Amino acid sequence: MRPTSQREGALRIGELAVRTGVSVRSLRYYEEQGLLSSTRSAGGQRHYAEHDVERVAFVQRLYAAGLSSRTIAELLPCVDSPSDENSDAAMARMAEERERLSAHIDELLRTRDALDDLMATVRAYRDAGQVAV
Amino acid sequence: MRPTSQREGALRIGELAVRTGVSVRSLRYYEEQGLLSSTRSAGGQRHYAEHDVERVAFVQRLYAAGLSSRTIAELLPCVDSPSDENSDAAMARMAEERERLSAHIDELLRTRDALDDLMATVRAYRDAGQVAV
DNA sequence: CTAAAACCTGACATCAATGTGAGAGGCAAG
DNA sequence: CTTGCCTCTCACATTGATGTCAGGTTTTAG
Repeated sequence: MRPTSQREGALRIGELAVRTGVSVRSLRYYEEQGLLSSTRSAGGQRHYAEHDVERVAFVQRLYAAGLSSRTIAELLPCVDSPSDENSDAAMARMAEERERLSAHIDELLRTRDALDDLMATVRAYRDAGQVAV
Repeated sequence: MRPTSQREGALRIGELAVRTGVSVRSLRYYEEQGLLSSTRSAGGQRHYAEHDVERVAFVQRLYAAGLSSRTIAELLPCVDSPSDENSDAAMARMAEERERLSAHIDELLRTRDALDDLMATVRAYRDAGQVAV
């Protein structure tokens, strides 16, 4: 079934939302933030291309990594045209974010270890019976 | 002897804030959320013990790992008294959060890889000269 | 004793992504 | 043309941790 009579591969916002698991509201927000672009129908409705599914997934990934819209917006031009002159600034930014991300990962690993220790302690108490302290 | 002064090792909220790098406002918030307790002076001012420095650090660590106040509040009793009967529920909660945390770490690792790929791509373009695509 | 510094409570502000709802218009099918 | 669904813009609400301010009290230093 092709619900569209549009050009090949053109997606309406609702379809893109379903395909990416991101709300329609958020897709519009991404556009407002310059993270996603669309063409418009004569009537003003947004049309997306197939590859935007991938782009939205990437944006979501960066969001999940704690990057802000602003930061993501700085990196994306680099994804679109890696040879662009903007890439110097974007590279610096990316290196910076990579560092931040690594540090965060390390912190999370330490936290997981702390949780493991805590769970081990609780298990030890429990398995030893509720006797002596 | 100063009969009216604080007990040995008692910290005022400002001191605890400095020692932990957490704002006074946040320390009060932690107390409101049941993550931190204090004794009060006759005049109503909060006093903390040395070990609260450690506790605040732990709470911060969990916050940084994305746990909510509510979740942290469920885990802490377990830290305080590991043999408590609450520990069954807390253990389940902890296991759950550990899983969530692991999944998140994996996601972040994949994101870091994606950033690395992106940076490599940009470098490749750059090092190859600005040849037309 | 006095004044400064720290603290108290309570309330409102902030940020960022997203939810939600109103009112209006686009678009395909019968 | 009409109907029903999808979409449009605008605008306000939400959440959670924290900032900030106001007006008053406590503690400490001099």
